[in-house]
Amino acid sequence: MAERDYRSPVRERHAEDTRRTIVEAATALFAERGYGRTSVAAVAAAAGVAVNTVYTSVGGKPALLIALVEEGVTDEAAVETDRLVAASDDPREIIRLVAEGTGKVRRRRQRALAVLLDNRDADPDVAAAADAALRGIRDRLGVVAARLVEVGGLREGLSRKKVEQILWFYFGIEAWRTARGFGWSWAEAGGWLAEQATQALVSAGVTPR
Amino acid sequence: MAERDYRSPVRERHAEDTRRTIVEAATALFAERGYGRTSVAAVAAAAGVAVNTVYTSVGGKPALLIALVEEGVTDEAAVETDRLVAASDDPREIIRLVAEGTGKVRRRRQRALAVLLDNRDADPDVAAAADAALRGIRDRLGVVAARLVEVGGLREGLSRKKVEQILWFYFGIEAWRTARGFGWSWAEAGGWLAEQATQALVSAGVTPR
Amino acid sequence: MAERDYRSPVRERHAEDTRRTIVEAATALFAERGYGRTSVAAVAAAAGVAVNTVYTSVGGKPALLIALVEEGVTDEAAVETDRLVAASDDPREIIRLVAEGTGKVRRRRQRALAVLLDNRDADPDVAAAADAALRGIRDRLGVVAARLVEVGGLREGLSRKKVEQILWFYFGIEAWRTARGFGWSWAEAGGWLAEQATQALVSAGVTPR
Amino acid sequence: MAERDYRSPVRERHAEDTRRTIVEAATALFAERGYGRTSVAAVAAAAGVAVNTVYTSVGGKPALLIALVEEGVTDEAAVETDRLVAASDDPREIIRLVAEGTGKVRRRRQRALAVLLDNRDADPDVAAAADAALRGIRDRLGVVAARLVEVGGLREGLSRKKVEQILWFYFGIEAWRTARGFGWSWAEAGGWLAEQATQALVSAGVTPR
DNA sequence: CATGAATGAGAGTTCATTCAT
DNA sequence: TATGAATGAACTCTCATTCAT
Repeated sequence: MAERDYRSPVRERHAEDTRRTIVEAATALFAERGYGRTSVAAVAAAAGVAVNTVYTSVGGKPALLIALVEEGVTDEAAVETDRLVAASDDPREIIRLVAEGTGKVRRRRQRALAVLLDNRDADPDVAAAADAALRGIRDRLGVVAARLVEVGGLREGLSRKKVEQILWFYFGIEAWRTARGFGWSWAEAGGWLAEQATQALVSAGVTPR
Repeated sequence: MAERDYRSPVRERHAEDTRRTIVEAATALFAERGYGRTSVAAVAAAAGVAVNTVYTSVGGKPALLIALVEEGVTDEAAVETDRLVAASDDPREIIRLVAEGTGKVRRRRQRALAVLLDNRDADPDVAAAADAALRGIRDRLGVVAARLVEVGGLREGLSRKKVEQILWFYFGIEAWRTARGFGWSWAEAGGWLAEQATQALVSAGVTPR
Repeated sequence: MAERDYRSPVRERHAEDTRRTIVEAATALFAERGYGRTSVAAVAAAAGVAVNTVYTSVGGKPALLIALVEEGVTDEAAVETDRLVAASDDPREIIRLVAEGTGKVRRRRQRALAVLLDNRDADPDVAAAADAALRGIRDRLGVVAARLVEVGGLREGLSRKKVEQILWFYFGIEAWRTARGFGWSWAEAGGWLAEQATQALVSAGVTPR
Repeated sequence: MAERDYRSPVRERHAEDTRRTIVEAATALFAERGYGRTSVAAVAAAAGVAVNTVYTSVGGKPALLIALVEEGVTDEAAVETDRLVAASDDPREIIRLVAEGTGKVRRRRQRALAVLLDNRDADPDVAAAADAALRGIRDRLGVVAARLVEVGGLREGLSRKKVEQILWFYFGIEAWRTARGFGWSWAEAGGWLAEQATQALVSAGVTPR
């Protein structure tokens, strides 16, 4: 498990490195065995540090889970997507951008997010962090939904709220997870999801291909 | 000591009640707090029995989780749906039947299934039970997929396997859970899912209503 | 729910023995090493039981400290003293009775009381128990003080409250502990304390010996 | 390496301040929460220094407790009292002087002493320090006792040792603590204690006021 | 069948303390 | 001198589980 050089790998590094190493080890173990069955001792061993270094440099067990989602909270891809969405007025294009953007983010953060969400009832603090993470994503999709309603060309009877729900259905955590679970590549999954979302949202006659 | 050959039906009935009470209490607690944070003592307390009665009448903690999904394994609604699907040769109709059938089953078993799946990495036995449950559902959808391919009228390039995946995407555990999470009624959710699945699977020109 | 009325007297007896053994072991260790430096493991070892039997049969560490003072809470000697005090109208006699009575009680409970008081700030629960124990003693002395004021013959200017304070000064926990600490026997200590208290409280001319 | 023979007075002054700040913080916390429940981290925080500064400038946890009683070991009031006692040959006067002298010392050191004594079994080093502190006081009272026997006028049958014990009973740590605990002022407490000690020690007929 | 008592294993966490700067 | 980082060692307590009744 702990791949250690015979030199103590950590002592020579900075505290920040230690912290990152620990959080990464925790992420891997949580994903592999689940939060409940991963002991702090196991995390420490995998990171090559003493058990209590986990406490001094990150915090308790819930802190590990929360730390793991807090890094990279400001995601460049997401910001870029927001910008492009705001600039476009073609619903199909917007949906494609969302597929691409959420895909990029998921590609890097899916594992951490999945771990966080799967263990939300392990601890109240974790639940709060998970809710915050979810709300962040939902809020972004809410903005996109508003934009879609604004640019028009949607099917009849779609309120902003329903548009947001449909976006969440196709580009939320579970949708990507399910699609990826089929063995589809990120590109395949993104393409298919965009196609489905387009059919669900966009009026048939508009901007035909 | 004389071995008594008859069984007391009263006692058995009582025992069966005890068992059911315990499993129900466990289901509720697992759903509420999660498997890991639910102690056997809590289950016993909620069921109003001694801790050990949980062991003698159901088994250990994994057994509780497994028991909770094993009751109602032969689901009449599912069997009925299978029969109707086999009898129909209209893809739209078949998809509608699937929506209806899976909806009925989920309506009664969603909570237990969710608990089982959400805690699959809490214990190897649980993982096995969860996989079995999932495979059961997937297999059923696989049969439907085969039937859909058989009756024809699908979009171009859809293999049996891909049809099965799409059915799973729209009628699997997560799809229903997400849709229901929006606050949609069972009927609303089923209707929307069927509509989306139809668009995803069925060739546009075929058997227009 | 199912409250069944059969109990196994044998088991209960055994359990009670276990509990008593544990509390006695705890008392000895707390007196010897102090509360903070006595681990639950040490108590269990001294009592010859598993560590967790301490938890199941008594409770946590604070519970040990509290249990140790709760047994023998109704003290026959104290009750008897109360009766005799109420029956006497000679202040010197009353003080002698108090010396005798508190001495008897201390003889049996001094160690437990000392442990409790010495560790009052180890835990809030302990503090509460200690306060309760102290208040019990103070209240008894308060009743005696009222009786003394009632029968008269005290020095000038002694309010009921001050009488109670003086009684506490001479017959409280610390007075006995200090006197015993000199190596005096219980009888010697009691005699001396009674003499001093008499001089402090009783008017010189009254009921000369 | 050259050993430098001079010391930087500025640095020393600063270091001494740091040390004093830490010891004062420790005294306050020990008095408030008790030794066992006060962590070195808490002391450091209260003193506004890093945890390790406690170690480098005072020492470990027991060292804190001992340091707290070592400052002010040579007490001017005590020395003065010793001088006056040696100069007087009236037992009543001597007792009054002792009351006054011990009162003065307690007024400044009661808290530190109480902390030390209350935590004597927290650590062997602490026990040693406490014993040393106690013995210092006892020894002083022993000298007074010898002087009282010397000047005469005591009750019959009082050995030097018993006189010392009685002085300790009335002017020891616990006596003052108990009296002060009644809410009495230092003057009230001292007056009452002196009166009691006089009655306990001095022959009735001698030097009537 | 159901139970109360007792247990073994292990978890998270805190603490006093040292190392290197 | 003062410090942040890191550690080893306990400790309390919870949990799932078995034994004897």
